[in-house]
Amino acid sequence: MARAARDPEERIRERNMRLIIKAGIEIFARKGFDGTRIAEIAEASGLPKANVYYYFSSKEEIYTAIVAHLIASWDDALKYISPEREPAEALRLYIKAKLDYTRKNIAESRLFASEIIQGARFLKKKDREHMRQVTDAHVVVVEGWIAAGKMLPVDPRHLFIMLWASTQFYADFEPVAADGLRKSRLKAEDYEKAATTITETILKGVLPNQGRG
Amino acid sequence: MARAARDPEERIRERNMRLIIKAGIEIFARKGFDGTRIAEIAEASGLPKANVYYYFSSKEEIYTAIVAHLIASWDDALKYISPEREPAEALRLYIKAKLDYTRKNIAESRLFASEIIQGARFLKKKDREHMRQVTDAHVVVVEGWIAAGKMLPVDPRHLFIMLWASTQFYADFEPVAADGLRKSRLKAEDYEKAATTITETILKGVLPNQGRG
DNA sequence: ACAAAAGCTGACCAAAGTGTCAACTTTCGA
DNA sequence: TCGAAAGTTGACACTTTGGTCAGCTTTTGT
Repeated sequence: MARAARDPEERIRERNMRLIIKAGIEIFARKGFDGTRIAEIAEASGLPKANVYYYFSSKEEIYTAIVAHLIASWDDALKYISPEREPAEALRLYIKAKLDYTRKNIAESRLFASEIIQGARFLKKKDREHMRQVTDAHVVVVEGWIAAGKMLPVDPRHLFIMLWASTQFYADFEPVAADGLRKSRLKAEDYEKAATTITETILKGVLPNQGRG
Repeated sequence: MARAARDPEERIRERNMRLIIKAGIEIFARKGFDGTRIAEIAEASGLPKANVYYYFSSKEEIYTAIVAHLIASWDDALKYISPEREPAEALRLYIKAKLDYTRKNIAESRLFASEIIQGARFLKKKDREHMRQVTDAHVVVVEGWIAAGKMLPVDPRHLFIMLWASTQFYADFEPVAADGLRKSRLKAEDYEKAATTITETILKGVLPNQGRG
């Protein structure tokens, strides 16, 4: 029984690979590369183990596919640091976007964190260079703002680390963040309060005219 | 040949347990609980595997011993937030102490990060409650400063998350931090520059009279 | 000096892990 | 409709892993 099947998203291959990747993200995020067993991914994706091996020839292949896909998906979220904008606006949007992305992609965030903590063994040179270049571009913009007197002379690279670290923390270390906020779990409102606290503190910290309270 | 052996630090048991713990910290930090193999710990500590089992009856026992020891070792490093101090001084010292501790105990930091990302499965209720109480005490101090007009009305809990996240990042995610700073590895001077950037930015962000540049 | 306590370890096991394969079923283009 | 291509899978082979154990050596108190 031939069926309509030209939409690439619904071809069997696409669907199953998506199932495997999705399950893989969750489990790699929690267990790390070495701690993850293929049988667990198979179970979580509802496929027999041998079927997983039909699509991916090894554990490493699943993992690197996920990591590569992850890096690519970040560029969208983080294009708010551009010279045309005013620093206040740009930073506000950046922090908001980063926290939003992080909250909606917790497993991906943790998988990346896990990969880094484990020594970035599978993060390809290409990916690292890409990340470095994106950072460099942002640094140039901030340096421009500083030269134009729109920002205090803060080290842009350390500033970006502060932003990255502060936003990432809520997802990667949720149990600690929740304990610190005396909540059992973090909700959207906690992320919003985080956004305003980070934004206000950083803006007062880097803008020449420290604004309202 | 009986030998003098009353110094507890040098009894065989103490020495070997220390070797095992030390090796365990490094390897658990890199591989996580599930990813770590006892044989690897044995090799790294220079002991046969069976000898490791002579001192610890299971992998979990090694791991929980390390985690518990870790939590305890933090209290020293972080006692700078006290009401007698001025906020500027207290925060400056806190950031410095945290970065120092983190730099000198990278593996421990990563082990803790790894444990949290993996769901805090072995972090005992007691330990979490202890951490919460330390945070609460700090929060009270900050609230006091705010009430006294010595600090702007910032949410203390989110502020502490910013501080914790920013300082922790340099050790836990060193490869990313180094890439961001365009260094191949982080050195003491990078940690110092981090301390000044974080301190200056945060202080301008939370003090009523924003001080010098 | 000597026996008891402490420490040591090669060899071993059962369970769990990764990856393979041959035979089967389903899908699909013409 | 039908043969080739794609997809499926139970069973299997091989390796690694956590953990045990019996018998050995070293340390230690007296």
